[in-house]
Amino acid sequence: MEKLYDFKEIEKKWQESWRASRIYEPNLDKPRKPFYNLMMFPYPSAEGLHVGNVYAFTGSDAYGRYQRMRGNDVFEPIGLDGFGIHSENYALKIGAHPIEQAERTEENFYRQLRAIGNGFAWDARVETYDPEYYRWTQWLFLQLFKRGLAERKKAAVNWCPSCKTVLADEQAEGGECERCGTQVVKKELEQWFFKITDYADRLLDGLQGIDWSERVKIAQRNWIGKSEGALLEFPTGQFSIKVFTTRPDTILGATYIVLAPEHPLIENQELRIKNQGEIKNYVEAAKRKTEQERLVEGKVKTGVELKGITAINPATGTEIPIWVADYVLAGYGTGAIMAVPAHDERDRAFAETFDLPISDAELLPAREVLRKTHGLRKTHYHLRDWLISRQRYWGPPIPIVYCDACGTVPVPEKDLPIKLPYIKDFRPTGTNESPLAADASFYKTTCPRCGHEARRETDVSDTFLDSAWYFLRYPDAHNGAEPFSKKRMKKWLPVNMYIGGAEHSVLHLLYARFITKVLHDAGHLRFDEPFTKFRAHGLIIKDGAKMSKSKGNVINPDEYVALYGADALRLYLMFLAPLEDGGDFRDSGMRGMAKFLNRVWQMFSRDAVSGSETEKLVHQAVKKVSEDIEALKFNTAISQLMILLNAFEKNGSTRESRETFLKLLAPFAPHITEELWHMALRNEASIHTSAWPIYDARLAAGETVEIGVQVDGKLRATVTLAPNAPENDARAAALADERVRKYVPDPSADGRIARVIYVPGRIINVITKTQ
RNA sequence: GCCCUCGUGGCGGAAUGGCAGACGCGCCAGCUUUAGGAGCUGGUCCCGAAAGGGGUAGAGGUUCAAAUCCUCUCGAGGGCACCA
Repeated sequence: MEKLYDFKEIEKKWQESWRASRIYEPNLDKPRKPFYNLMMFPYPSAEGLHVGNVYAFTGSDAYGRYQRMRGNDVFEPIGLDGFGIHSENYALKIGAHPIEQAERTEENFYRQLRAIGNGFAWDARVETYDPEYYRWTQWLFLQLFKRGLAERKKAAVNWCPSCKTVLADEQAEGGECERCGTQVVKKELEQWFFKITDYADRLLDGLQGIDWSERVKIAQRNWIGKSEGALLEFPTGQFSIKVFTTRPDTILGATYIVLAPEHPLIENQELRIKNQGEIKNYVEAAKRKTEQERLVEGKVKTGVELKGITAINPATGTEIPIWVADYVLAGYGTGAIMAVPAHDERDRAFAETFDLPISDAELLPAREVLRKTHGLRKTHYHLRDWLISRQRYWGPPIPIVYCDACGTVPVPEKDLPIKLPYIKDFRPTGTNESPLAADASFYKTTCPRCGHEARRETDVSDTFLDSAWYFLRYPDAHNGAEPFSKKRMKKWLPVNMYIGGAEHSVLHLLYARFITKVLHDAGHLRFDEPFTKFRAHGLIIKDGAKMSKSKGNVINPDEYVALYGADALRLYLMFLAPLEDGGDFRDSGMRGMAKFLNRVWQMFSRDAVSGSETEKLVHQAVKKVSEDIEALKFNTAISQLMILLNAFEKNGSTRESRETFLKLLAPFAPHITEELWHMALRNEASIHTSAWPIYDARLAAGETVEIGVQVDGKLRATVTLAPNAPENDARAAALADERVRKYVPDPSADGRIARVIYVPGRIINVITKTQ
């Protein structure tokens, strides 16, 4: 055997061998024990992967490799989410056309993904920009349309002035564009929406039955934002104003009404509002403000009273004034509130600013209020409908045709895909229209219904629609077969383990759950939660800061693969911390891992011994590594392997223990373990399809264990005992120790020892009476 | 403002009621004809010569026993946010 571990040669050799022997391609039709191990596919918004991607993929792969060795048919597909604004923005930045850009990056991303040695099922890969993929994204739109879940409506929507497109609520994080961080502005536009709000309750309830990171569940619950309350009517002369409140019981303290600036009643000419000019000025000023400006102004309340009209508090019969103020939002509830300054901080601040009465009235039971005022119980959600139109080029055209005679007509399914044409000037226009609106050969068409001249929808759909169903595509992706085949869906879905970034808590993960539920209701799927188990991996940071191109601290994995090998990089990343924690990348640690792997290599050039000094340790390692991988605590699994290697170097190792060691290391370092498995241990089949070792609990526990001896809670000595030694033996051993004797000189003396607490295998604590 | 995490050596972290600091990085000393960012051995929480004592952001509490559970304070990170 070679003296030095030549990772370059070995890693290349095995990557090619695995591909040729197809050991990572499960039989999709007849799996014995299917296990769908999914990771979020990368979105190319740069030339290639950064080390954070490699971190997530390696973690997922180590878990998948473990499951495979446990006898599961592991399906670990990969693809690229290269359709959409993220890739298009990158193309714009470097002055390339998205189509050429996609071709070039595809090659590089796949090269890098191969280089890290993951057990990917390459045959099943998908790219979201492939017409054979997005024909089904368009098909999905049609299914929602058919079920009344896709509708075109006018609404105040988020517009990113830099990306020149509208955005969904989820993508305008804190008033900033999710892609570029620019302040979004509100625009009143007619757009396509998916009615995700129809599913609010089911999206909430479904969280109870799935095994997800708790913080992701909480983020989804907060985002859906269910509030239960009541709809109450406050009559004015001619009309009545509906308000939503979660505190109907405070109605006696409602001393005025506030309308949002966008409230339709304000523009109603039949109301005799005396100060119309003043109101108009206020409303227009409020509408001009961005979300950010409204936020920054924060607690300073502004508003104007509607002079000449009043409302009646239906519980007290009192006449109360009506105000318009921008602290009330048009998009929530009814866009109108009953203000209760005695119970609500914001109402109090407003009342104090404008000297309005603050009535500290009694509470009435909600039931009584509803009866008395004829109010209705009502539930409101923070969740808004999913705005899916994008005024961009690089995405699936929305499959709709507008006909003067027939109106809005869906494209027949047989005509899909509506291919995205190559157009030279793909740049966003900023005119509320996609660049496709300038391409007559694209938008001019005939009506599928009446055959007359018609016009295509020129907006494309949100990139998050592409990724909302890709995991459903993988099992049927081979050779462009139709998706959602009953047979394969039943075998492989829902996904057994999904690992991905926490930043998708309310984006991708919410959309994917929604789309799954819709497909379930349409009879295409038997399940309605897509991911049985989800874990969010942590972030890899550099020098305490998130990696970003602007900071110039993005780590390209290529140089580390070249310098130390994929196995060393994998081990280093997995050793940093538990997968869910992430870690700070430092290259000094990489050398340590290369050293560790070299020591593993060297061990096999020494002769195996026949004794088994390390038997207990081997069994302990099997137990610990198995449990730690299940819990995604790869760092402690690897440390256990280091402990074992240290012991092997000190005491020698048997052939059997070396075999076990390699198997335990295989999920983390697939190449070197495969090489040694074949070359040193002379095995024929792959280590990655070998059986995961089992441990003997009795041997792992060992014949003796060292436990601490405390006197009055202070550690004074240690004694070696059988793990299950009876208390009398433990007590005798402890009291025989001379260091213990120092504190308990004559244990037989009457009453010197008040109590002994003994926890077998853990501790013995001698409590003296003087305590 | 509300909700959720989390504070342990020089660093990443381990221990989640039972011997604090596993494992690794870094550092220190030594070995090896070693001028390389190589390899090997030993050491490495603080005070102390030792015996011993102290120590997990801070203060209190529960317990035979607390990094771990409870209360408050301080600090960091994340989610939501004029959401009625």
